[in-house]
Amino acid sequence: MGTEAQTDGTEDIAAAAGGERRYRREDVARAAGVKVRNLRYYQERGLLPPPRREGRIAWYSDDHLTRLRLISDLLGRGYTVNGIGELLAAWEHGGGLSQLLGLEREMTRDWVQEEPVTMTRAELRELFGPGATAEHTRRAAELGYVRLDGERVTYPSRRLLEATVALVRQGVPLGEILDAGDFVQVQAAALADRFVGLFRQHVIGAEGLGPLSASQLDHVREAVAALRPVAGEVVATEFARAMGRRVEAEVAELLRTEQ
DNA sequence: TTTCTTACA
DNA sequence: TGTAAGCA
Repeated sequence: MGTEAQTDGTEDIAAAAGGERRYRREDVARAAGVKVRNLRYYQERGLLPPPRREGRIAWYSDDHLTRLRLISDLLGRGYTVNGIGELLAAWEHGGGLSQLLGLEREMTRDWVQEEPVTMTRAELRELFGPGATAEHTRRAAELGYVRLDGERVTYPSRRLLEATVALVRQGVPLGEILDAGDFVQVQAAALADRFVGLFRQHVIGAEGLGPLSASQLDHVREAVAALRPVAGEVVATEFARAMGRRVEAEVAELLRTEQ
């Protein structure tokens, strides 16, 4: 009972002095809505950096708290502990602000610094064969996959061009490839919305959207930069997994019907 | 005694 | 993920 009258463990004095808030093991866990036991588990799995030690007590910071919240949120969304570990590693990798900005430039750059390929419409027809029509070209331009300039056609991305040609040679109709591209663009926009929503909720959320101080603004800017590689990693990972599952199912189906 | 870890179920 | 027992 006497223990009840003691401190709640957070160091408000330190916080008021501009220092970082410190939490005891039990306090971070409660604040983040996870069990103390799992706190340790996340640490073991490398999801959570170790706390600062002071004798036998472990001190956790606000960074630990935010990360814990992220972990438990992601877990709630069905991500595995391993998956989250990879995401966090990716996040960490984008760590320093300069590196983040580097990554940001990388991701913002159209088609990731690829050499454009220019050809005439005639060459284009030859490349894609009889399946390619002017309508296809028009749609591709609409989707931003090519730029049209009179008789000349420019692909900003050689890789994308080669991938498309390969698909066409495999027998996939050009029109459907363009449909897929369209679909991907729409889905990508939805994904981006989703991530920005997450971000707004968890990074900006608590403080609301009042006027931000310079340091808060820095925090937000940094978090936005950090979001990019993480979001990219999530999407890439999930896409790879989904493709793996689909292909596996497809192969299984083929094997089954051939028996 | 409390706080945390180890180890096992 | 719970928990009993050991440790500092």
